[in-house]
Parts: sequence; structure tokens; C-alpha cells
Amino acid sequence: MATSFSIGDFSRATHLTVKTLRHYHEAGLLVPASVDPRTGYRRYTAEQISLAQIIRRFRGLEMPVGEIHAVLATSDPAVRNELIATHLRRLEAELSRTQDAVASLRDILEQPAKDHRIERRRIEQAPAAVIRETLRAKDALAWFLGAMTELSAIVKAQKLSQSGVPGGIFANSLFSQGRGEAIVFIPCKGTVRPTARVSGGLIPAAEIATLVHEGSFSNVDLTYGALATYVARHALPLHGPIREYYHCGPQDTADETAWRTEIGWPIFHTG
Amino acid sequence: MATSFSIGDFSRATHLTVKTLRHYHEAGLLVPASVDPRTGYRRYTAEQISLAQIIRRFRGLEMPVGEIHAVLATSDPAVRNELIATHLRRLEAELSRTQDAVASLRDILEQPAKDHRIERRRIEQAPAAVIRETLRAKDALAWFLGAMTELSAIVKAQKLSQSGVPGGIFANSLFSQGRGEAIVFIPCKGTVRPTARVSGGLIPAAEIATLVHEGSFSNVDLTYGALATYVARHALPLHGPIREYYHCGPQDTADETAWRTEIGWPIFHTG
DNA sequence: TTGCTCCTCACGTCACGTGAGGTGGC
DNA sequence: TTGCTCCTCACGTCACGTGAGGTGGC
Repeated sequence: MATSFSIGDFSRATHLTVKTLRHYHEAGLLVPASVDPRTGYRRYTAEQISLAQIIRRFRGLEMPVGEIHAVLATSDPAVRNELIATHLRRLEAELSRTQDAVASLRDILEQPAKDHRIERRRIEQAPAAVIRETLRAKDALAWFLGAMTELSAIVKAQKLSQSGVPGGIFANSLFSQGRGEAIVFIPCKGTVRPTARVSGGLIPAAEIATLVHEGSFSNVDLTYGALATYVARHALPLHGPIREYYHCGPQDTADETAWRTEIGWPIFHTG
Repeated sequence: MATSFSIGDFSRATHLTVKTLRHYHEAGLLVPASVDPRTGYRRYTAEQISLAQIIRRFRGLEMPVGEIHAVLATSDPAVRNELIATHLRRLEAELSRTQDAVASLRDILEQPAKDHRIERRRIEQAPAAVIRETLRAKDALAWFLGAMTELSAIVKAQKLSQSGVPGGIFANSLFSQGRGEAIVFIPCKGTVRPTARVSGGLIPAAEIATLVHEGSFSNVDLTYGALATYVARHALPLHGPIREYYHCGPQDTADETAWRTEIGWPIFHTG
């Protein structure tokens, strides 16, 4: 072994496989100190070992290669620490999502199906303060929590008189394509002064079959399934985007078990 | 909507995207109740909703599609529960690995490099009780813990007289290819009666540069890096597989901070 | 000289997502 | 009739792993 390392020696020095080192070379993440122009043989230096160790640790935390690149390219320690902290928050969010999923699996395997009280009713057209955005289904929950909090704060700040239950309207493509338009609204009287995200709007009338979902959103698909079964049995064709009404939601309490969400499946007005 | 569901309606009923439903059809995981032979249109029934809900929950826990298939195909509840429990244990192992990785990243970012006491010495050939296997690098830690525990128990049970420090020998390909032969051994006198995994063997002599690693194995690459830097500086060519000697290890205590592992980098005998 | 190492394609993995281009159903 | 839905390829994503087939270095 000379004062520089062949890829095999560097592999043993860093516990990264040869294939991985070639991959990081190609990705520009860890470029060999030199490459023999005739043979293509890669050469690494001892100084590159600590860089490889850092990279290995970030990958151990499943930080994407592109982000590691960004972290290493940043000379400002504050920016760098923020990038790392952001990733650690993502890991924590992932963990809590997994914990929810475990609880949710246990629920479904152990608990009997509930008795569902499905109703049909007509919603009249109403003016409201609105936040509207096109987004990914998997970002929908985080988006909803932020949007509803902001909307609620704006309604209070502008001293608008709330005239109905806060709600949401979700494009069909959000479910079927995993991407689509979502709207949250709070019905209210008076003129909404537009802000960066909030504007005034008119929520259209609708005839809906509804079922109230109790608790956090991790099991909300069960309620959707029950409602879908009902409308299928009664041969009610779908008519427009799904609605939700948050009779008790994040705008009221942080206690998820207290949340009551009315799922509204729009149907043709048959009366 | 009729009493059966089009793929789009089923998508809204289950919160699975259309693309995902087609994928599960192709994979045989969730096959539509019927497919129109002329148009290829898929039809799902209300009864399939609860199956879809189960599948969605398992996927939320990142259980591979093939394993979900196996779980659903199993009629024996005991077998089924064991499959699920195995997956949950895997999730927990993953979590503790991530926690280690976070601590390890913190170590490397916050702690200064240590002072390394590298020595060179000659190991003489010695008889030993041995477990030997070809394995993946990523399974190496779990394999090592199990193998060393078993080996230690066998040496005691057979009342063999231990004549040296327990060790391991790891093929170069285990590092460079991520797959290769690993050996753990306990030097001892007397005849080893072979068991399913344990046999007698002769550990060859070697000249090694060594450095002691302190604590758990999550940071062992740092010690490898320091040792590699040393041998590179002194232009010592690698000669044979890496060795490790477990002066204090899992065979002695469960307290990882007490572990002392001597990493041995084999070099040519130059004396 | 003989293995062992290193090289570059090229393709596979996994669970879908992203279009393209065309057709069916209300 | 017009959108919207549904269909089937075919390819992309991500971080490598797995060969194939050939060459360099000690």
C-alpha cells in the first residue's frame, strides 16, 4: 500500500463497498483524489477517509445523496446545522408515523367494525374564508394542519363572524392520482381581506351522504370505506369532490381523540 | 355507482391510488373481483374494501408486498401473528439502528479525533474452536453476536481450556464486495467435538498492526480509518484478511461501553 | 506466471409515479 | 357530444447490487 489508497484499500479503511465508492464518484459526492488516465484506476488519500466517514453516517440516517452533497458544499455552519436538523426532524416525523401505523394496525385487527350512522343532507351555498392549493396526497395531513390553523387565526384577526362548521373540499384526483386540489374553508360573514394564502370565496351547495369519523386521521380510511359501501349499496352516483366538516378539529383542540370529522360524499340530488 | 366499484371509486373508498391498485393487481396482492374481457375495466366489490384497508396498513409499516401476500395467504392465526411479530421486531431493530446512527453522527461532529496507539506485533499460529460462514456485511453484526455467544457456550460446555483472546477473521471481500467469509474463534487447548456450527481449526500466524477500539461497534469504522492511515503512511502492504480480537466483548458483558476490540491489520513480516 | 484487483457497461431491485397515446362510459 | 375515466405500454426514481467480459498490477 502506498501513501494513497486503491479503491479496495479505501473500501476497507471506510467500510464502504467498492460499488458504493464508484457510485459516489459518479454522483460527484466523493471524487477520488486522482484517476489514472490510462487505466481508469481510482486513487484516494488518507484525508478523504474522514469525509467518507461523515458521508457514511449521513447515509446511515438515510439522508439522500443529493442532500449530503448540499450539506458538504455548505461552508456556513449555521446553514449546515439547519440542513441536518431538518433531516432529523424528518426522521422523527417518520417515527411517529410508524408508531401511528402500528396502533392503527392493532385497532383494525382487534376491534370489531363499528355501527355507522350515515345520514343524507343538503348543504346550502355559503360565503367563506378559503385556503386553496394543489398538493400531494401524502403531504395532505401536514398541509391541512397548517392551513386550518392559519385560516382560523385570520378569521379571528379580521373579526369575521363565523357562520358554519369549518370544512375542506378535496378533488377526486387527490385520491385516485395522489395529487390534486385541496381547499379548507371557514364559512363566515363579512368581507375577507385577502392575505398571502387566504381569500374570500363561495362554497357551492351540495347534497351529501355523511358519516362522522371519531379521533385522529390515521384511521380515516375506515370511515371512507363504510361510507363508500353505503353509497354503493344504494347506487348513488358520485357527484363532485369529497367534503369534510371539522366539527371538532385541530382548530379547537390538540387532543386528537376529541376530533370529530364529518365525511361528506357528494351525491346527486334525488329529492 | 353500481353495487360494485370502478377502480376510481374503489380508490376513493380505500385511499389507494389507481396506479397502486393496478400495481397490486399485477402483483396478485389485490385482484379485482372481475375484469371486463372486452375493455379491461376492473371491478371491485364492497367486501374487498376491508382487505384493501389491511394491505394499506401493512404497507404503512413498510412490509414488502410479497410478505403481505404471505400473511394474507396464511389461514393459521398463529403463523400469521408470528409473521407480523417478526416484521414488528424488524421495525424495532431498524429504529435502534437509527438511534445509534444519530448518536454516532453526533460523536463524529462534536468530538475531536482521539490519540491512537498503534502497535505492531506477531501472532503465532494457534488451535481454536471456530465458527465460519459466508455472509452479507450488513448482517455481520447480528451474526457475530450470535456466533460468539454460541462459541463461548460450547467452549464452556466442552470444558476446553481457553488459551488466548477470542477473535475474528474477515475476508477482504466482506468489506469491498459487502459479502464474504467471516470466522469467529476462541483459541483453546484440547480436542473440539464438532457441533452443527462449531468445529476445531488452526488460526494461522500473522504480523499485524493493531489499534484498540473502545465501545460499541457503531463507530468501529473510525478505528479502521485511523489504522488504515497509519499503514498507508508507513507503506505497509496488506497481507491477508483483517482480524479482530475481543479483549472485552459480548462474550464478557452486555455493557457495550466496556467493550475493547483490537483491530488487526495484517502486514508483511518485515523483521 | 497466476490469481487477484480493477475497469466499464448493462441490467436488476422495489413499489410505485409519470407521462404517452388511445379508448370507453355517462 | 364533451369531458372524464379507464386502459396498456414504457420508462423514471433511488441507491446501490449483480453479473459479464475484459484488463492491469504485483
